Amino acid sequence: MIGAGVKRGTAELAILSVLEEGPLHGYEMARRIEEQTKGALRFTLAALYPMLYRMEQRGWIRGAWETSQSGRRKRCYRLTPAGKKKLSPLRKEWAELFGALKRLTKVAHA
Amino acid sequence: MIGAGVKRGTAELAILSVLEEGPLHGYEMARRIEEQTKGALRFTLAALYPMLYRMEQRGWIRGAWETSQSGRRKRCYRLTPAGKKKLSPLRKEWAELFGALKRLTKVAHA
DNA sequence: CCCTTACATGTAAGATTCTTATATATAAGC
DNA sequence: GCTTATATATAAGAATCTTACATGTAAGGG
Repeated sequence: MIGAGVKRGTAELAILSVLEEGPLHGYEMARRIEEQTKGALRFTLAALYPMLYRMEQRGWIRGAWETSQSGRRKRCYRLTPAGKKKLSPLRKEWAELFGALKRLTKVAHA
Repeated sequence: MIGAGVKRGTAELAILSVLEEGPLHGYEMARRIEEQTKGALRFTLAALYPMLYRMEQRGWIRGAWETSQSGRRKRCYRLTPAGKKKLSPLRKEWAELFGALKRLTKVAHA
């Protein structure tokens, strides 16, 4: 798994990205991120929940309590228009970082 | 320029990478990193100096005071064997992060 | 000679984001 | 009844960034 120092700052992009495909609750987000990156990128729930709270404060996502027929409560998040608008420049910034590090060091592009 | 949240954690890799080419002092490292990434990656010296200190504590780099003929003192850092050994897995970790984010989102590979 | 810019290093206060540990509670399967 | 999976949350602490402050030398122009 990718270490803490390296993956620092990726949670925001990861969350916005999985939410782009549709509304999700925190626990499921963590599962999808791990699954879609084949286990390379993994967030503990203790890191994820405060992050979701902060992103909601910033207006990028909006959470709503839902109770499934089984009786379990979930906080279902969806992208806000501001969140959608944020995703594109954020992706661009990450792409620029990749390019910069490639020029600086010899990081392979997978 | 790439924002603080995104570039977080890159200083370590950047420093080890520029030092791989030869010994350097802090001020010059900052200049080279900015130059080699065409201004995309930029570190303030206030971020760089404490980082150099921490990396020296960890045994990855070793600094030595030098006084140039002009009379200016510089702290010249060079990679230690441990620092050289650290570089390879660190690069691999960053490459894995790139791969993971590419799968997760639609970050272009520059 | 003075002033500004470039060189060169550092410290301090504060924000953000991660870690591990702890806590609670329901549902499903054995 | 017990364990595992689902689901959310908080707390203490570490690491890395930010801006602002602080110091001093060297070189070049006016």
